[in-house]
Amino acid sequence: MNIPHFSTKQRILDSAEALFARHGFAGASLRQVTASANVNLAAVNYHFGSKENLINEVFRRRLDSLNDQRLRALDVVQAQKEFTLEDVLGAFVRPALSLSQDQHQGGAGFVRVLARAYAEHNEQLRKFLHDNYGPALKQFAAAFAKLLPNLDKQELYWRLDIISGALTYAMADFGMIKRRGVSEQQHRELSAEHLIKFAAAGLRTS
Amino acid sequence: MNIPHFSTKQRILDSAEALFARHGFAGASLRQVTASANVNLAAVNYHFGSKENLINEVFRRRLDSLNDQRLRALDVVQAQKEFTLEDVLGAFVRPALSLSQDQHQGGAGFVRVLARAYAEHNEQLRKFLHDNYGPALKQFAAAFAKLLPNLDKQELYWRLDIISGALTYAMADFGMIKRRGVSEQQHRELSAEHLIKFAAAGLRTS
DNA sequence: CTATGCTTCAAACGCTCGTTTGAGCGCCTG
DNA sequence: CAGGCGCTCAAACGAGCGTTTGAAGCATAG
Repeated sequence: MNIPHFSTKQRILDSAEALFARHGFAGASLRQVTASANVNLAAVNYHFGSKENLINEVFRRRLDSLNDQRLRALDVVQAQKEFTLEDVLGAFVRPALSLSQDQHQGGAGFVRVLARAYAEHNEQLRKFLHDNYGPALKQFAAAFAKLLPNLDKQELYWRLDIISGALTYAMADFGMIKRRGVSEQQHRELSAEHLIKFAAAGLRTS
Repeated sequence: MNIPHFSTKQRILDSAEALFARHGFAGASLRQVTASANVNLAAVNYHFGSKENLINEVFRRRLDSLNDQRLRALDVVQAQKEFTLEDVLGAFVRPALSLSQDQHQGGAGFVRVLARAYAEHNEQLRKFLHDNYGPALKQFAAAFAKLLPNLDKQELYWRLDIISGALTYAMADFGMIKRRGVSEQQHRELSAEHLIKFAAAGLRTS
């Protein structure tokens, strides 16, 4: 299963991501991680210094590119002479969902790690996420504000907050309702569609 | 801080709830719990048998009454000769949010534990939650279906799923956006208002 | 007063955790 | 070929984990 030509560092990151998603940061041990990655236990502390640093690197690897993609998508939208709420929402939602269905590069597990990060109250981790995720959110808030000039700014933040939460949960597929006859891929595509429609309606409500 | 006239069992449950909320189920140790509750370490295994059983009891204590309140509120709504989407949503949302602002009985911490339960992938815990939480959700789904006869059932489940995620998220106040000049209480009240409005708009979208 | 049964206690059990160590490996450079 | 360097390895460290134990406390019932 593990292709040996990938570097030790990368194999550790991949295994850590998958195990953090399944068992949480406290619940997944370095022994599990290194066993799954087929590397020596000491390799984690050699390459990352500590478990906490490993956790941060798991986030940095994905969040950097997610933020880039989101902001690039937002730029494309804003370059049009006219654009809708759905366009901006799409720029926010689709990169995240495409990451989540990127089986080849293993991004699928990361969205679950992300959802877990929301639940974990670890202040240090929350600061890390705020630093990486907050600035992008601010740009989106500005774009939404332009499209909804009559919406109070506090109110807008409220609604964006709710959307972020809904998106995170939908991405991680934490729903308790069983779905039949729908593939994982179709599931993701429908997710984007429904989330955008739902969020747009909620944002437009006066 | 700890009032000694409460029973050992109750003090353990209270402390466990608070610490599980802050540090997670794996992250909070029984030594932390018993120290915070001012009871002997062995008391947990004496009264609850195991840590896992303690976790289950933390949930049962709150979920039973939450389900009762939700279903009673739904009955009240359905007893009216006419009722709206907002009424049904209110029956679902308000008991949860009122639990979350019930400072006196300590329910405030439980909503964070609940959000954590979504994030934890523990199958045994998820089964427990499904058994306690699922049946109530089904009754609500039926009520929604009656109000939205043209909405495909699969589509309805999709949207309810999104709402549950958003609600959980909002309740636990996991948002990264700082709010100024708003008290915790006002925060909660606005939460219900916004969630209901938002969800109703999303559900009505065709 | 003694005996019974529930509760609490300090101490220890075996185990797993994150981290550290120092020897040893392979590979490039001089 | 010798030396240095990046990396991997098995082994051990102390600490903390959940759980178990058996004695001690302490009410109530006989």
